[in-house]
Amino acid sequence: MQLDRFDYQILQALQKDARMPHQKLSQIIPLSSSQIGRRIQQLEEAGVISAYRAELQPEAMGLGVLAFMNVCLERHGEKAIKDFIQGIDAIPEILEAHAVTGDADYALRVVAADLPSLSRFVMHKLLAMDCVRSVKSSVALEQVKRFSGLPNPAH
Amino acid sequence: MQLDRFDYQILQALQKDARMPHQKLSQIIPLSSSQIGRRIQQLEEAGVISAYRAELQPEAMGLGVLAFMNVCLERHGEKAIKDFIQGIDAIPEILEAHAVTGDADYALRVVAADLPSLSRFVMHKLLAMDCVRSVKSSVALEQVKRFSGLPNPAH
DNA sequence: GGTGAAACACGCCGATG
DNA sequence: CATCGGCGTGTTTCACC
Repeated sequence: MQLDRFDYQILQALQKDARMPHQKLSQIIPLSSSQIGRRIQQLEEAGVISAYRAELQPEAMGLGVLAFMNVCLERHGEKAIKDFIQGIDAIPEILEAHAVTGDADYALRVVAADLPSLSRFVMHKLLAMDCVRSVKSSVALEQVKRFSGLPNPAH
Repeated sequence: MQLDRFDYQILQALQKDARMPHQKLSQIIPLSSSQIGRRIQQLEEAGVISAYRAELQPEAMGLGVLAFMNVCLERHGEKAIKDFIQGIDAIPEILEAHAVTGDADYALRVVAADLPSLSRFVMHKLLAMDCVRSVKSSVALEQVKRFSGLPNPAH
């Protein structure tokens, strides 16, 4: 699907506020509200917009600690990798996981209630998986830039 | 604000689908739709729900590369830190940034159209800041677990 | 917790280039 | 023929009772 600059404007706006009505969008973007609605529907069908989500403040949910973890596996066979992925899928504290280049095999984004919880998490959940060789953690001290949407690459 | 298990259920549902109507929520959660609406409003006012956002697929927007970067600063004075934060705020490819414990000073989440773009980004934008000493990048090869909401800590 | 009015989304249709 | 803007209907939200 080829996106034009109106599509990008719509996407930028919906990334900031998914509840913005089509009529308000049509005041910012030189398109009728019908057209806005039609575009959004196409963007949804094409998978450009994959979901609408409520963004929560972790602190308000009692999740005071955010950490990034670099994991190395013990072995790199099909089986070990499948086990690892199944393992992390089942752990809700792991928000996302990526296979990465560099020293580690996987990069994890993890939340926990506090540092003791995080420690327990590493010891009893991560290192308890026998496919995991090592874990190196970085705890977030302060978020200095907050996610507010993907950039428009046409710059 | 103290959250009960109904609040958590509402939050879990809205993290997965922010467009779910109150009436449909009331079929899952044993609360009337009026009550659901009232709870949501309180959660918004308390800042537990901080935004409703459209989630986009980076690939569909022409952003094929995701990378994690560990940045060390040259100096650690007030001025250098302020300059750095202002710098990263102005760079849209940097999705978020955290001050972290460990070897690096800051952890960055970065997107780019492709590897050449990412390389240009590091050379001409990150290392061009004179407060930056070093940058160590990990490129995401494959996302093995996708973010789908914060966990319920009451487990 | 239920009910009403207002706002909203979305499909239909004629008009236009 | 594809695309656009306006209208009407069903749905959702929100304030009041």
